[in-house]
Amino acid sequence: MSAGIRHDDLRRRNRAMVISAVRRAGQPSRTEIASATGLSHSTISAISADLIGEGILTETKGAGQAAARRGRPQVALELNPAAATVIVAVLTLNELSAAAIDYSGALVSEDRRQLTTATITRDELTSELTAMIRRLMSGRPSAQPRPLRVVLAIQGITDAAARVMLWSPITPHRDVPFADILEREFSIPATIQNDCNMMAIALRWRDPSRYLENFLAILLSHGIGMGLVLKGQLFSGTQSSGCEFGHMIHQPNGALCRCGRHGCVEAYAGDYAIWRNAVGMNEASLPEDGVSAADMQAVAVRARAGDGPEREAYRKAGTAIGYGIGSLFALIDPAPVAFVGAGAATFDLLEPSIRKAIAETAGGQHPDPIPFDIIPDELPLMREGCAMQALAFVDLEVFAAGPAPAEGGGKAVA
Amino acid sequence: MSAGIRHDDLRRRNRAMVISAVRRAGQPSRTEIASATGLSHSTISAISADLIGEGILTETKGAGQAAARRGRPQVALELNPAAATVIVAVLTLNELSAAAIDYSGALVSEDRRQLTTATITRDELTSELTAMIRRLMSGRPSAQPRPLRVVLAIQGITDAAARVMLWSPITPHRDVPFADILEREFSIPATIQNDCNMMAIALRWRDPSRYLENFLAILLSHGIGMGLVLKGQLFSGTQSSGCEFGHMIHQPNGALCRCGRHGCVEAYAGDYAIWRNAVGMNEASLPEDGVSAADMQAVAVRARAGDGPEREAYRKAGTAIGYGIGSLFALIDPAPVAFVGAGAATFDLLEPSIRKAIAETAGGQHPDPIPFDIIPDELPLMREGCAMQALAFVDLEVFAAGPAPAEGGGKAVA
DNA sequence: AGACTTTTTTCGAGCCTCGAAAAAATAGTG
DNA sequence: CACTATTTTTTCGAGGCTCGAAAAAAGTCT
Repeated sequence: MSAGIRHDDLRRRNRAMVISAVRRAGQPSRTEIASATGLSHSTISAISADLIGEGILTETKGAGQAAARRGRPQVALELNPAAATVIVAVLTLNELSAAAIDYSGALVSEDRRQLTTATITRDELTSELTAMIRRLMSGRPSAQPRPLRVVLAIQGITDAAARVMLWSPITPHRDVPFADILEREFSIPATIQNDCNMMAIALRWRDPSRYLENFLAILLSHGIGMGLVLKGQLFSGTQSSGCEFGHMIHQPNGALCRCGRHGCVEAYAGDYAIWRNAVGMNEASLPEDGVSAADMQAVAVRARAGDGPEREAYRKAGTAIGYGIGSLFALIDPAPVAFVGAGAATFDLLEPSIRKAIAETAGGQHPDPIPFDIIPDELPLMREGCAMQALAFVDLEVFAAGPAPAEGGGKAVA
Repeated sequence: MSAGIRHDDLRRRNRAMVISAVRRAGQPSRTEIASATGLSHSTISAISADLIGEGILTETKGAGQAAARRGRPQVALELNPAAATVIVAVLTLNELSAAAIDYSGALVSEDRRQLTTATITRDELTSELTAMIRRLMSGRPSAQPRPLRVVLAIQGITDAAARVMLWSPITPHRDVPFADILEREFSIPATIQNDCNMMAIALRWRDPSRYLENFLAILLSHGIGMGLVLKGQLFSGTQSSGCEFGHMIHQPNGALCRCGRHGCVEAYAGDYAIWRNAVGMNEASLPEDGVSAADMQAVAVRARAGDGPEREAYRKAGTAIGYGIGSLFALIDPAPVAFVGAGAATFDLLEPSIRKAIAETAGGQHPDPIPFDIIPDELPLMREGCAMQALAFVDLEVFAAGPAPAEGGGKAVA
């Protein structure tokens, strides 16, 4: 299947191991890196000397913790924030935001802006995006190096190569080659990612103790999205960004979904579906103008007040989500779930029926209850995920390869 | 995540590459191996000389095809059949079968036997299995080397480590540690695998042009099973053998399934479910004694004869399968499907409703129709899959590591 | 028979990792 | 305060591996 290992790959891979060990551990000593990677001390010493010489790592001068142990004290290494910059952007319903992130993952600057995503033209959309990124890049302090990667997260489906937005619920435009557009504009490698996938990546960085090998991030909002990590790997479709959890079939020939089909999970659990059931609207038709956040809050208030169609609407939503999760768990085995987004704020109304439905499925046959987390604010999570995705690219594809052999300029090899 | 690459891993990995290139290509020349692996000619020359010296590869003397091209003729290499033997066994409803396979994948000898799996005791089951394997091993020609691996396929769920049968529909016994039992008995590494997973592996070897990167193998029989290959990798659950496709929820609170839950795909598409609907039995109860093959054939005959409850039963089964596949395709994108097993013989009755249901799901939104294949005879497929699984272990874990450095005995290093 | 072509092997160079030993840096100790 | 014990980091030579170039091998073509 894959290719053999050339001799020159060896150093590249081991450099990547060291960089990623430092990114994960924060401020490890060489000894810690050696035991984390399984490589010998001499190898770590050689590689880290190279990386320091290239300006990718630095020795921490702060001497953060006085270990006060006997013997020569460990010298902590850390990522050099000035080694690179990456640009991240997130496009969600009616809002575009972008940020510059340094190599250590810290925010350098950011910008956000309202737009009417449903009606904006294709050209306006791309020019708003490129203009915002251009402002970030031109406004950066001179000390900050030129960005090495752009990652854009969108609500919707991308192709498997992460270059084209195939479809999105927030705009009528299809097949927009954002990666090509950004690369042409800024001459930096760019990818476009599904928003829920970026949430999943961010969760793993935020709390590896819970979100490590296998977990789900479910976005409850206008639509229902999912990011899935299996065996430590972000799971994506074979031809697209995949994981259209919201469009698994909950009820054959059931309620009309925004996607035009019937009985999808989203047709019961999306904002519009909950509202539709709460006001007693026919399940065969869609609310004309979408549903505002205020409308949804009003529905939630009435649902919490007591029994009635509003509470029943949330119950139906939870049942759809729960059966969907249960069917998924029949395939992949149970895993922790993070519920993210505005809809997660009403999780108290959903949880009983979600748990009840899961218990009725194959995935509910395991002894321990599935751990749930609630994260109502999705934007920071998406941005963090994009940043980690972009930085991982720089780590693996740019810095692991070693310094360019040719003429000087940027970082010299000391 | 993973460990760094030690220097000694390098040769091991590249040996593995060469072995697997030969296994895939059959009789490649060194030049072909070089281009398939991306390694240099000199490296291939050195590695293949080692492998020939160890008796793992041989130069093909037969000179099969007189290429009649100009220049020095290529020398074909092939796997040495006498390099190793593996044992495979398949346990299905009321039948146990086993075979010895040589290193090239050819059958050496086989055995099969009827048992009443529903009522056999745990001890009888394991002693039948070990006795059959013992007969295969003792009866082998003296030229044939001692087996290096045992792989057992069962209908049911195994743990993720492939060591324990957690649950099976064909026997009441649970948590049977078959791998430990076999390893203790024969002192050979053993694993236990889900039957449908082995079918999927076999399909990739049989027809890589269709079944390469992403595909499904669905077993239609008493129950409904699935093997899934994604991105060239066999997909398994995180804690178990996973992929309990038959127990995805088709109809919330629907028909009673053999598993005790309601509305599973299997509760509409398993043999017993089709029979139950065909004879107008209540969906809330189960046929007491299972359903015989003769009964099922009678149902199929009546269904083919014309409209009526029998045809409707198959229609319902197809709808359940189709929606299940469609929901799965919402997650992973469409892929070719092979329908295997006795139930596939009635595929003509199922296909229209399967296609109709898929078309109503997110997975049906792709332009090209999903390719289907029909393979009614599942046993040879399972056996082939086990053999490839066992041989892959020998390739990667035994032969790629190189000759044991210590005292002689088996293969000398020429 | 000799030229030509293609495959395979040989050989030295260049890297890389490893283990052992040395060097460095600091806490205990009398 | 000097000295020892301890731990981390670097240095250095050895051993392996792959690679490219050149040579050798084994045929076909003219």
